[in-house]
Amino acid sequence: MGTTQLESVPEPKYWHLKTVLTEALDSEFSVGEILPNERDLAARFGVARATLRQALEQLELEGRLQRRRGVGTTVAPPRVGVAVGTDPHAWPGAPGDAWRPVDCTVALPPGAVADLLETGRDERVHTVRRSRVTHGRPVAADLLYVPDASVPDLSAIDAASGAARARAVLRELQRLELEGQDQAVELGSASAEDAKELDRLPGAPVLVVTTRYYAEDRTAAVSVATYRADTCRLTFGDAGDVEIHHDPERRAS
Amino acid sequence: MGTTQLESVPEPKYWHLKTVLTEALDSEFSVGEILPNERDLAARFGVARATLRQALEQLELEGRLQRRRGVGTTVAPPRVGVAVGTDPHAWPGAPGDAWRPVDCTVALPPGAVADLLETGRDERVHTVRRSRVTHGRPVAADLLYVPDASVPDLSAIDAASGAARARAVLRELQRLELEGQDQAVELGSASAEDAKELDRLPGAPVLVVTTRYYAEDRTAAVSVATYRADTCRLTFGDAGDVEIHHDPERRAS
DNA sequence: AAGTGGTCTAGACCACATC
DNA sequence: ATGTGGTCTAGACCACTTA
Repeated sequence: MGTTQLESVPEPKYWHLKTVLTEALDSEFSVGEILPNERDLAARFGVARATLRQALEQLELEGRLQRRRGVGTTVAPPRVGVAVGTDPHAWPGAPGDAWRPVDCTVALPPGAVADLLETGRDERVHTVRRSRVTHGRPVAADLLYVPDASVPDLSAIDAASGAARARAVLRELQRLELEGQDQAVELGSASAEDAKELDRLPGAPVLVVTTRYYAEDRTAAVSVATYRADTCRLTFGDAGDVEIHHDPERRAS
Repeated sequence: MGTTQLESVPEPKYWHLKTVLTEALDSEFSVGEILPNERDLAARFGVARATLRQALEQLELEGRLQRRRGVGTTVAPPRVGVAVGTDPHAWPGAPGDAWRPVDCTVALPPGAVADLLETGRDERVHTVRRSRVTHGRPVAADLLYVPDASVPDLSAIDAASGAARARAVLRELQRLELEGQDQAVELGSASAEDAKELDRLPGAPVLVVTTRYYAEDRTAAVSVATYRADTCRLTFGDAGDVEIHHDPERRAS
């Protein structure tokens, strides 16, 4: 027979498709270039559109593609390095931090946050919404939870509203002496609210960074920041802006 | 008319399904319990199986469910906190680290790694495979890339093979004075090789932690560790084992 | 209005684990 | 042999952007 190799472990079509597309992206496309639409691509590869989409979804997850409804699929730029754990001795809102306060409300935090703060599950806390922009693009949305016990002077806060109120909470928080912080990173999916802020669809993959701020021997504040997983590489330490390239010239010897 | 509210922004079915299932998981199911199979669930909710699966996929991504082919879908335990950035002054393989050396080969590293090491793209390096296990479950697979320039005594390495050779490379590496390290976290998908190690299917979402080790004023080694994104919460700082709970008792007042 | 990606359906078959 | 989740198909319609 003419078959040279029996496919003992048949690779799924979408997996093979992904490999082929990855190689094509490395060699034949440049950043920002638009791909043919899904129907054409599927036809070209001789697969159903759903199968093609399975491959595209993975490539988008890996940050190689960007898809926008009504527009098309483009080759994504390399992920941007976003510094996350730079200074363990600075409060949020300290001079030079990357966040822009948006507004502030008093609301019931998620149960998991209430547990970290050791407030009761029915205790409302100051909730500061912040937004982070890099290279002109929104990369993260953040909610900072601050219990009453962590803001010495309430009157300065209640006098303001909107972004001014958010800044007031941060200012009051900075009066405490920060004793330390720790962080955790996990995978999540964007809530409808975060999605809007990040210019993505709800459910889009995000990296959730939870930071606990310690002061006065307790957890004085908790921040939950959601970063776009498709476009961000979170950096810890001092290598913030090192670029990681996809092999533009893979020529194995 | 009897309609109380015009659905001005019709929520996708799978999104609503996910919400319903999340609430059910919080209130009616306990960890390890098996759900009805996908065909039954789809019928019960009156949707196509593909739509039901879209909801299940998201819940698995969020670490709420675990699905195994041939077995079924079970309620996942809370993610385990895995310490990642504990000691910035310790080499890999130092006493007490969480990794088990598996084997070691000499191979051409990925182009991105070669760039970090500042070796040529056609230069082969020692490649140590390691594996990390927590609570009896594999949580991460790792490749440590070490150029010849970072191992003073090659003869001690070439004499061994397998895990012994891996340990020899780590031992030689520890003779250098570590000047610092930095890390980056990003989302990826498991290669076929990693998938096997992690007991997942290829393409499964993983958190990729890239660590650069500095010594002698250069990058002396690079580690690329892939953690199961569904089961792991990466912790930085000293809050390793704090548990995060899903609200088991959400009773809003 | 036309073209894009996003959602959804109702099937089919396959790979795998278990009995 | 049976039952599970994983892959795949060939359609349909919807939401959104752009012209």
